[in-house]
Formats: sequence, C-alpha cells, structure tokens
Amino acid sequence: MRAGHQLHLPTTHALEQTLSSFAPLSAAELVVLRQGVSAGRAHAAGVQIEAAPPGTRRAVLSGWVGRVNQFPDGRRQILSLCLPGDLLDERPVCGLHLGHFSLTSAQTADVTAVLSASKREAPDGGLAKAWRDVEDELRERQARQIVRLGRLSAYERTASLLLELHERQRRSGQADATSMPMPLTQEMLSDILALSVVHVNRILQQLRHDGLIVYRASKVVFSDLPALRVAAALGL
Amino acid sequence: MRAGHQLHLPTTHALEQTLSSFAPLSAAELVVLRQGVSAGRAHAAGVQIEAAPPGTRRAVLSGWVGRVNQFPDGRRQILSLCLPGDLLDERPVCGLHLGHFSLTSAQTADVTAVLSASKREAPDGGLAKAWRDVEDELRERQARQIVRLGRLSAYERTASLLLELHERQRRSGQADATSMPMPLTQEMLSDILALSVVHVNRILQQLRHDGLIVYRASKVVFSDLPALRVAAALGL
DNA sequence: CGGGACCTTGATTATCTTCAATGCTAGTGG
DNA sequence: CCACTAGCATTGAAGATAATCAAGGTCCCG
Repeated sequence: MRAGHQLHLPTTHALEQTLSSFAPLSAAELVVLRQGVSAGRAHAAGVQIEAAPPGTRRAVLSGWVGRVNQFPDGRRQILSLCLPGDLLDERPVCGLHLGHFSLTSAQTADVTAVLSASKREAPDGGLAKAWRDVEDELRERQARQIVRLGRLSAYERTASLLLELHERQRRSGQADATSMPMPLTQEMLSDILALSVVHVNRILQQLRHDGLIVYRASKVVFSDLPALRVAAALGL
Repeated sequence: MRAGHQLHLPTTHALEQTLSSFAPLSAAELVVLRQGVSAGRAHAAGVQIEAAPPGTRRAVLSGWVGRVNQFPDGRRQILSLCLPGDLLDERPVCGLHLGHFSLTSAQTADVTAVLSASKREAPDGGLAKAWRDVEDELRERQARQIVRLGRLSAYERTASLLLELHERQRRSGQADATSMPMPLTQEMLSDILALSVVHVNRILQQLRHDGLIVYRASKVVFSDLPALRVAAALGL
C-alpha cells in the first residue's frame, strides 16, 4: 500500500481500546469518535510521515510510529514511540531536526475535530478525560526516558523498555499477560535505547540467557516478569 | 534563612523579566502578577522542596531548583532545571521517585491564582501567552535532554548544556552576551549530564583548554561562542 | 588554624562502540 | 523447486569512552 494513501474506512478499534482503558466511553461518545476520525491515512513501513498543518492533531490508529531526531552526521535518536491511540506531537523543537517515521506499516488520522469537540462540549466526559490521560502518559514517558538514558545500564534500559511496551500493548489489547508482539528491529531498538545495534543484540542475548524473556519471530514472551521488573530498576 | 520560611515580600523581578521576554506585559498585567504571587517561600540551598497540594502551581522566583529522581541505590538524575520564571512540574511519574530540590538558595511562590485568572479573563493577553510559552519551553527542553543524553558525547553534552543555561539566563536578565553565573557544583552538573563527577571535571578542563570557556568562581565566560555552538552539535 | 565542601589528578577497570565478517530467513524470479 | 538477494541477526576482536577508586589540593568560613 502506498505511503499516504487515503483511507475511507479508518480502523478505530485500537484507538477506542486505548482511550476506553483510561476512562469508560459511552455509546454516544464512541459514535462521536468513529464519525470524527476523518481522513485516515495509511503509511508503508519505514516512511517519513509528513508534518500536518500547524494546529491539527493526529493520532495513530494502527502500527507503530517513531518521533525521530536525525543528525547531519548520521546519528539518530528516537525520542518516543507512538502506538495506536497515541497523539503525535508535531510541534517543532528548537535545535532539533525532528520528524515522524512509520516503524511498521501504520495508519494515522486527523482527530482535531473530535479532540476540540469533546473538550468543548463535554469537558468532564469520559472521552475528554481519556485524551487528557493520553497526553499525561506522554509526559510521564518522556520523563522516564530521560532517567532511562541517563542512569540505567544497557541491561536495565532494555528491560525497562520491554516492560513499558508490554504495559502499553496490554492497554490497547495487543498483548496478553505474558507476551507481546515486537515489531521493532534491533536497529530501531538501538535508536530508542541509545546503544549500538551490536550491543542491543548482546543485551537481548543476555536477557534470554538469564531466563527473563524469549525473543523470536517478532514476539517477546516474558518468562519471568517479576525478575524482569527487578532488572529494569525503574518500577514502571 | 530557614527552609520553607514564609516571605511576605516575594521578589518577582526575575519572574517578570522572564515572562515579558516571551510576550510584552501591560502595566495592568504586571500589577495582577505582583498581587497574585502570594505566599512566597524561601528555601536554603540543597533542601528538598515539599510537594504542594495537587492542583496548585508554583513558580520559581529566584535561585535554581532541580527536578530530581533518586534511586534506592544512590544513583540520581536531575531531569530538569527550574530557573526564575519557570513553573514546577510536580505531577508524579509512575515508577520514579521524583522531588524538587533547591540547588542554590531559592524562592518559590504559589501562582495558581494568577495562572488561572490570566487564562480565564484574558486568554489572548500577554500574560496568558507568556505562561503558555513557558510551558512550551519546558516541553522543548525535555525533548532536547533526551537527545543530549542519548546521542551526544560528554563533551557535546556539556557544551550544549552550557549554551542552554546561557540562553535561559539571558532571558531572565541574569547573563550578558558572553558570560553567565554558574551556581552549579560539578556534582550537580554530573547529575544533569549523567556523567561521573570526575568525568565532568575533565570535560570542563578540556573545554577550557580548547579556549571555549573560562570557568572560575561560579562564573562562566564564553571565549568563543561560535566554536562552542559547533561543539554542542545541537543547534539550540 | 581547623574543617568541610569542592575541585583536581593518576591509575585501573568496566561498559559500550566500531569494524569486519558470517549466518539466517523470507521473499523473488528463473 | 532452487538459487539469489536483501534485510536482519549474530559473532569475535580491538579500541574508545566513561566509571571507579584513591589521593591530594584548594578555598572559604567559622
């Protein structure tokens, strides 16, 4: 499917799932949500997602999207991951070349209308609360990422990221209690964790060897979740 | 002065300076600001600033405050610095033991009232815009910090932090074009930059030796600002 | 003049990166 | 069905970067 291809029937399922995990949505709100999510777009994997006009807000409907900083000399840092239900933060940051990239094939949609409508018409409703919580989670994740990169060892960093991804995928109904899909390549992981690809590979081996995870075929099985939590150093 | 000592005449000068650097404030707005900033508190250096009740917003009037994550095993990360004019972000982050510490002697004040009043009564006024810009800067700095810790070398990290601090102190009128106060100890710097104290010391020596800065007596003089900007890798 | 906080230094070790190959696997076209 | 390819994963060796350990040194303040 071509990048940026217009979708006439955007899949809002994962989005609904995530939002309602924060606050229960009424049937009326679900209708509002489905109707308000317009102009869904499909993006092939590994493609830049061009910026939307300022003032518009977009959400990820399916697939994984990365907020990426690219250096002129080739270095690269993924600042955050956007999973289904997350809002993209497209505001520029002075001094950084930021952009959004689809890490898997993905769908995004303009949610400007639903967002402002739910804020205006029912500021205390479940939908409005859910959006606020989504933003709040974003802020929290950013804080955790600073600590992760700053003070955790490669091993701890990797463990804590895996736990965060599990948590988030559980929320959106993609993961069960002890396993989750893992669509990221080791290179993508290295760009998130700020490690070299080679080192990521070795850390993953170590996690496997220590009996904490099984990592095969784009899937992670958590063999010893309590031990992994200890290894992560961050409570999460 | 005792930590938490009540101030009856909070010094709003630096706060005004910072806010008006974002948007010009009318005389009326200045009055609102000065009257609305109530219950200023003085904190001795190196003291924890107890959390305010949820829902209240506080700003730094003078001095430097750090948002600190403390690990059980002694590791520590300063997530962000709050300089005069900055708002404290006291919302908890799941998995992190966060707190605010005065890095120098400092004054903080409850600005809940002014903040909500300026939002409610004059959402398009200079004061409201200034507060929004303050929040926006906060978000931008957090993004830059992730890239800094993730992909910059110790040398680049240090250079870029110094530049950011210069920029910010210029804004609040504390620094001139080529120098600034530098109240942080090397240990505090190490907690921000996620380096060991010893290494911070060596990097600073290197920056001095390379003729980029002069660092003495709690003051940094920028001898070659263009070269420092190159060394910082981040444009800022 | 003593003490404490901060800065500086050298030596050693740990962590992580880089470089350069090699292996694996899924998809493609003959 | 079988090469062939391309992207991804893995391995070993060597080197860079930063941490740790253990002393001193400096400066300020009482």
